[in-house]
Amino acid sequence: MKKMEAECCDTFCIHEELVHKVEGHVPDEEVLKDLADFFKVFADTTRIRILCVLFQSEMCVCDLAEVLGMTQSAISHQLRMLKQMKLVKNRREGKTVFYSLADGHIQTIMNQGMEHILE
Amino acid sequence: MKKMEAECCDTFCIHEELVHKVEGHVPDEEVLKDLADFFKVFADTTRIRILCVLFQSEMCVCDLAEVLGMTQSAISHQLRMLKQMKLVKNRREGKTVFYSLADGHIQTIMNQGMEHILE
DNA sequence: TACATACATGAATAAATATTCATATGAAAG
DNA sequence: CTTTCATATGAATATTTATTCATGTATGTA
Repeated sequence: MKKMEAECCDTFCIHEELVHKVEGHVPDEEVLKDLADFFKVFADTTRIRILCVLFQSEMCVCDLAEVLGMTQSAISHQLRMLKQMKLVKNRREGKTVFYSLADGHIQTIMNQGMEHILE
Repeated sequence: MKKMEAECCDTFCIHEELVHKVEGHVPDEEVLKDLADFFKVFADTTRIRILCVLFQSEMCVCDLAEVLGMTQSAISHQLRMLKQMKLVKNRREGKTVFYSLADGHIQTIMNQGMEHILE
């Protein structure tokens, strides 16, 4: 069932005991996908900027577009993704839709990213 | 100097006080780029798998290729990126190059991602 | 009801990224 | 010094993803 390709080193240089040691310690494909998708959210400056703004205040789509100097459509597409990933929620007030953060430890994760890039 | 496009809502729906409130709270472009690049590392299942393996043990390129069922080249390219981002380091032992984690709080960040995706 | 407004969305385009393939490098062995 | 092996890397290709453009939907208002 597992893909067994690795015909890279024909006369194997494999360190058996190391390889054995790590087997079963890699999460299964579905979890890996979910993890990667989660971190993808933070892998784009537009989404990071949206989150930074929402740290300060809830805000409607048009305000975000104004603040970030981007089109309403671009912002809306990204907000959809952020919502699917459960990082933001929204409430409607008449014609306006206000977005806000859905999860407390978003800021924690961003802060740790900050720590790392500042050595 | 700032891009001022946002002609999205012609008769502005802008909430002045909210927009004013968040101004100056978005990190500047360079920091945003670095942050996004940092999280990009975790945004790919191959790199996550490499990191998961290295949590368990240092390992050479060929071992990693074997364990993950991928070509040596693909692994090597990803290791280069991981090294550029200072997430792994390596040491040479004869013909073999062993890779290992370079930073303690990598696991912390991964764990928080895990927490999130498990609701 | 008809219209305007704020937002959402599908499809097309543009840009970024992962993997492959061919080849290069660097260390050890003969 | 030549060969072999483990790894590195440039360029091409394949795939993913962000933004734009055109249009659709929902809500409030004349």
